[in-house]
Amino acid sequence: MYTIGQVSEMFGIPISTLRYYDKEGLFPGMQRTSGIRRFGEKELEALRVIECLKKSGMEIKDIRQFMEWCKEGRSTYSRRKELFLKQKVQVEAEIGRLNQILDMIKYKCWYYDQALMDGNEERVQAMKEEDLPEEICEAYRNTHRRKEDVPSKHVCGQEGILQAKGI
Amino acid sequence: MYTIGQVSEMFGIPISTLRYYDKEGLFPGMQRTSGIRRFGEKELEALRVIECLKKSGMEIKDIRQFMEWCKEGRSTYSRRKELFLKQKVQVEAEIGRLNQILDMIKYKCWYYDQALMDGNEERVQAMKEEDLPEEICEAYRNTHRRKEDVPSKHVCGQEGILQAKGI
DNA sequence: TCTTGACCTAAAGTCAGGTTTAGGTTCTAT
DNA sequence: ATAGAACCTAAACCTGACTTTAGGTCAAGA
Repeated sequence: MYTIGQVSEMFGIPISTLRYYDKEGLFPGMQRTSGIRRFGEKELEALRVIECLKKSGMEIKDIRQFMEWCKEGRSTYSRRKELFLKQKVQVEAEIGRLNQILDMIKYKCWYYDQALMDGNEERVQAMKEEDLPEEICEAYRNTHRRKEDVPSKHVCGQEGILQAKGI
Repeated sequence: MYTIGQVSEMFGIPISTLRYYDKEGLFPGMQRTSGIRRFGEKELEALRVIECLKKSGMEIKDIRQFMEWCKEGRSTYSRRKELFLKQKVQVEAEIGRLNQILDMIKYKCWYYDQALMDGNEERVQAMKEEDLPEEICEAYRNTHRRKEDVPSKHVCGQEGILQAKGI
């Protein structure tokens, strides 16, 4: 059994946050001795799960729901599993989005490399999409096409598609 | 040139948010005709960058700084590139963290699969770390070890390391 | 001309997720 | 037994990122 201060140390979470979680019902049934919270293995695992679900994008009130299911016992196993499956999809989608973000960042890094080499943005701005290096072109396409756009027609005949000056 | 309503449609961003971004200085030098905002290619690209930097974890005030650098011209190319390089590191780290989250989720899915099969958590709770299936064991280790823990000693002699009941 | 829809501003409101404050209690070592 | 560290609560406060509200302007079609 640990005190709130020990748990705060172990997890690197402020004491105030642990008390806040408790107040929000994230440790249902936590024991106390003369008013002082006692964190056992159950609460430590709950905390790991809280951190996991929080980072997976879940809100506190939904985490509380989960903790309540845990208290209810066997009858909620499948609901709990469904919840984790749902979060799995969410996190995988988020990773996908972050990889797109990475594409934009790679394009921008390349863009400023070019601008630094040239001393200005003129050449790189005037480049057509098909003249971009393979990898950069792919990253560019991934981040500069609206959903409704058709693969190439819309940009084909243009003189320079990187028209936005100075960004 | 587009109106705020058209841009809102194109990007799926509420009008109020676009006005808020403008008020926060995220479109420095945007044109207006008799008070009405005119979004050009520059602003559209700015908006793509805003979405990118926001999702990469950057705050509005830092995005404004970037936009100001853009206005300053050539002298800030290297600062702008450094910024994207920094965000690249951040996003890669975030993807790493999400993959750990995914490990925890995989472990929990497996855990509830077992509980559902057995009708209770007893067997799965009593399992030692080394008895977990390869893949699950790896996921478990990734999410249940504090930084200061030594690889195995601390858990070796224990009777059941999955002691937390009902989570 | 008049109405209607799309635009404008400033200021207040909202929300999640904490953090801080003020005042009090409990544990531990001397 | 007493000081100081670590704990407790309730309630107010904070932050970032919007959103809503209230009141007004502008442009195009009937």
